[in-house]
Amino acid sequence: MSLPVSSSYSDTSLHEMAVPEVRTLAERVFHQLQDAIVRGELAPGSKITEPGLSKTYGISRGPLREAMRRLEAHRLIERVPHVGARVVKLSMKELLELFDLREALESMAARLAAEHMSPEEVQGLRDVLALHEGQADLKRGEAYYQREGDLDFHYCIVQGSHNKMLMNLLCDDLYYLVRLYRTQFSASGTRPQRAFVEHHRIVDAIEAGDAELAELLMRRHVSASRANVADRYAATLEQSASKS
Amino acid sequence: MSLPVSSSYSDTSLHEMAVPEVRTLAERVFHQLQDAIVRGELAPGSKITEPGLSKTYGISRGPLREAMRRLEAHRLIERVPHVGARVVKLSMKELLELFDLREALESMAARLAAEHMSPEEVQGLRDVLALHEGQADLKRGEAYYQREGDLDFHYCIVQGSHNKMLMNLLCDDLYYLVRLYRTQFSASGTRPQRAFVEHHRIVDAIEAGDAELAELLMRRHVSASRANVADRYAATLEQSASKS
DNA sequence: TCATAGCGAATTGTCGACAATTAGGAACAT
DNA sequence: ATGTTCCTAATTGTCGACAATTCGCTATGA
Repeated sequence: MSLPVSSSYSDTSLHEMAVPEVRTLAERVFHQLQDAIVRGELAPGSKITEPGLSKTYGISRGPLREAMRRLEAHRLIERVPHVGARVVKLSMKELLELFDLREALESMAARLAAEHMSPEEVQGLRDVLALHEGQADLKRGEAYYQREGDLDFHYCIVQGSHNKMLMNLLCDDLYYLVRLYRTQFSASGTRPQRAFVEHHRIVDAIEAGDAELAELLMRRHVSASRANVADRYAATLEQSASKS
Repeated sequence: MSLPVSSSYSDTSLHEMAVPEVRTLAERVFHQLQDAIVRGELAPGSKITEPGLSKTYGISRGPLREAMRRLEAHRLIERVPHVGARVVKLSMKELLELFDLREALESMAARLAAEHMSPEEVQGLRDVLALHEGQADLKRGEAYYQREGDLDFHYCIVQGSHNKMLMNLLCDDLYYLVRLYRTQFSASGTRPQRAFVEHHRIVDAIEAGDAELAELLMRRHVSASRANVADRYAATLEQSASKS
């Protein structure tokens, strides 16, 4: 049962923007594996072997190992010398730590965005917001789209910070980890609606060039998102406890 | 002229703590290259070729390429497919961006450290401070040691945050980049003395469990360090301008 | 029955060789 | 003299084979 080797980059979301031109096998497999992990096709914690992947992707182990090294550096897989590799599996503690990082970095991004974004970029941001609200109206309750849309929004703001280092850190490293767990503990209840409101407030602050306010609102926004995840996790624990 | 292959990890600073057990060639070469780059033996911007390194380190290109992939992921080298790799060379803009990242992340680390550090850890922090003050007394003016000591201090605080994600980010990724440029624009004038005072104030806040103050002081501390670098750079520009 | 030692299959680590691509220079035409 | 084209050498990308290590199973013994 070999996975299709042909490039299948037709993600349902639009934030697979500018698929980096893939000029080498190792690079292509890297992106394929990254996608497979983020989509959950390779379950967190599952072991992956080199001969196995080598066969499924139809390449030799050389480029594959390089792709895996890159995945390891991006913390999507974990390796133990002479033993093997498995897809990373974040504990709830680590997932919440990840949100803390986002809070620090994205609030900074919002501040910088308020200082540096051009009117055209702000307009683009509003377009993204409108687009995802439309989607949310159509598919109310489908948290999946909401989360992808949420990430699109955050993605745009980070880009708007015009800080290359920050963009690398958040977009290339952390966001893939976030996407890994977006389905498991995604927003629910009244959270999506609130998130939309918060998004608009943030854009307002950015458009007004109010860096301090943008920073504060983004910090709250991420913090609230974190709290939502924590709550849902606590609810899960409670449920499993009452069952036993 | 081949570099010594035997493990030469006798850094003058003590923050090469717990040299990770190297069980594979690729891993060893990765650390060797990382050290060579950070120490400046491989100059920023210089091109590095696979056959060249393969010869100097006495290994085949397989493990070498994996080591280079890891260096690329850690942003210590930059690669262009089918062309080659060169040691990263940060522009001043990027270096200042790096300081902005540190400001956001390390102020967060200080806050968490104030909340989570044990009395023993705080004592260890004070020991590090005392040690480097003694060194600074002996070698007054030698900014090199001061900077390494400064990083030791920051390293300890990040560890004290007990946030694994944050530790990975700062210690495994960003600090190597910081060390790359520690000599070029290191602190000077009255800055080292001020830095010492700031360090003590930060530890005081951490010991008192005053998270808010620790965060604020660390933010100022990194910000002042950034300003110092910017000033020195501006001075450099001015000097070269007056010459011509 | 349980613990242990050892064996074997599978996986990872390393290597050298070959193919593909690029950079630079030489030759030629204008 | 200048620009273009082609060719060669060097470097990077890929592959298959071999060596080293690990893990699970089996047989043996108490």
